[in-house]
Amino acid sequence: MGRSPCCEEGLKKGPWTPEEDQKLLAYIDRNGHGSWRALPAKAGLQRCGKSCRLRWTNYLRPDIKRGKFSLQEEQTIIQLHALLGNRWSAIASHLPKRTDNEIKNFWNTHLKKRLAKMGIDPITHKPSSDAVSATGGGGGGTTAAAAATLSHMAQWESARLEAEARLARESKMHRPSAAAHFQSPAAASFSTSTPIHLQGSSSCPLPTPRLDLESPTSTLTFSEKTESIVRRTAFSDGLAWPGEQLRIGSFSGSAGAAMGSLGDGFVEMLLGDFDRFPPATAPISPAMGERTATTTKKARAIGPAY
DNA sequence: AAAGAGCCCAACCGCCACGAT
DNA sequence: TATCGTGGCGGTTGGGCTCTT
Repeated sequence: MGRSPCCEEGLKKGPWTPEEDQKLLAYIDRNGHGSWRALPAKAGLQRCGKSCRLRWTNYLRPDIKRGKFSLQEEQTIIQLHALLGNRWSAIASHLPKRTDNEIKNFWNTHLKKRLAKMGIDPITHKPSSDAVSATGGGGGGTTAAAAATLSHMAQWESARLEAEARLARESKMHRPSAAAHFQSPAAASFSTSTPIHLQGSSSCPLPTPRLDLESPTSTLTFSEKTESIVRRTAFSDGLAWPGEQLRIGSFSGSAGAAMGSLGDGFVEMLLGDFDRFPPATAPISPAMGERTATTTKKARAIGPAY
């Protein structure tokens, strides 16, 4: 019943030699990587395909930035970890040129310890001593509010990832590149301090999101009618919570407004017209453009992180 | 200088999702 | 519908390096 081993017996394991790296690089440079399973033999490597893929994605790929993480990167990782938990690939998709493995290592060896030292639980991102004192006096209220905000953001982000996956699926039928444009303004807010203003079109495709609309890049704000439709759709689709204030319009890129931006951005995405996020009106970090459909694959399977 | 402890990170492992058949 | 092959993900390991005693 057991699984067949992914690698044949007798294949080399352990650290890669410069010669092996060279072979792999040269092969991919010439032929690209079609089937990883078949690649080792063609490239003349005594490795399994999985090992080759790992070596390429985590080390040899030309678009990898190595070296120390910047302060901004550190902050981004912490913020995204608070949102997403240990979803390293999702976190990596927001950090240009960093691999999930690198981020995971950095978190485990540096950030986790640093947060713990600061008295912050690296799992919940709440102060360790504040676990049961949310209603206590002093600064407890502020902390509890921050924790609630974080939890709320996590729910939004999880829902967003789910919708992203769904839309990515649909986009395959209509416009294959659409998923690449599907970006969260909230996530963008982590990497930019520029205010972001969403703009809506009055010709919203409802109730089902459609990706094949050729609507003009309108600068109209949401009309009341549009807003009511959006609210209805969001709630009926289970993507907003009963009683939740659903703000529609604009938001700033500050961290404090991130929750609102998630809501706004998400609802905007429900409408499914990605072309209404031109760079000029919704600045998006370079990393955001690198989100892949596969990133969303796992996200769909994972429920809310909190 | 030597030994042990701790740290770092590349690589491995097992599982899962998805597409093809 | 079931099965298989493949790629991707997160958790974990272990060898080498650095620091401390």
